[in-house]
Amino acid sequence: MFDVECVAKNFFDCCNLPICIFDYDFELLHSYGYNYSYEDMFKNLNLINDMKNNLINCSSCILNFKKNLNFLCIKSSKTINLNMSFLIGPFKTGFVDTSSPFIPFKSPTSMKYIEKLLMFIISENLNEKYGHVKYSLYVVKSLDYIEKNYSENISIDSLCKDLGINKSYFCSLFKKETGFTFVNYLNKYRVDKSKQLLENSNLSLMDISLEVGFNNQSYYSTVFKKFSNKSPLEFREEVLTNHI
DNA sequence: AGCGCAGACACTGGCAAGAT
DNA sequence: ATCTTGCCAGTGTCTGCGCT
Repeated sequence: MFDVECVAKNFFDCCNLPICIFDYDFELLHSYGYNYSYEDMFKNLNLINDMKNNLINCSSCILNFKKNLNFLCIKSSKTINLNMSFLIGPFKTGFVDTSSPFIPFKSPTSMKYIEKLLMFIISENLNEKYGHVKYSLYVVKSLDYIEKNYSENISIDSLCKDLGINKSYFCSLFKKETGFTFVNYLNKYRVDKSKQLLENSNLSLMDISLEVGFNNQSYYSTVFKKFSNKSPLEFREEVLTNHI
């Protein structure tokens, strides 16, 4: 067991915001900086709507407490007209990523509340980032995943595992909403990134292809030509010519 | 309507060889 | 040394159906 009050005080000292810690059954374990309980308030769905209306002031992150023992931290400066943050946990997580926390809660009810809250925050934040088009949560999360990991090996299998949905369903959903297949979108993203490197660096095509996530330069050239109607080298030469 | 699954097939991506 | 092209095994996508 660990000292909940000690955790609350440490976080309070760090961010100077009042803190509520809830357990996995959504019971208030401790409040620091408050004189009364937020237990009932947090269970009220209106809180989600409050967060929705003040989303721009809301952020979330995973705070590591001990090895594999984490809290979900939701900070807001306007929610219910107070500066405050929530700590929900503890829970175990395999990797530090707010978009895919693995939360082995015992209570299905608390699980749903947290998922709903998390999904809403992530979805709304990312939809804002990707324009006014309203993509589904899965597509939004995959777009964010591409943006963060385009330079790494990305497989649909592992992405779908993280998202918790069927691979076939994800592919059709992605195509329906974006007009691109997942791999096409990813490749186009990588090609666009590589154009910046072709323009602004002297890196070889091999280095650039590895830099943007292609595993080999030959396939990079093929994909580049598909989207640009010219080889990477032709693109670079054209840019250099235009700059003279 | 939203989601999951199986199977067919189109496409990707690694590799090797050739071209510059 | 660097880049392009062709081949083909493995992977991704699509379709159709069923379940909730």
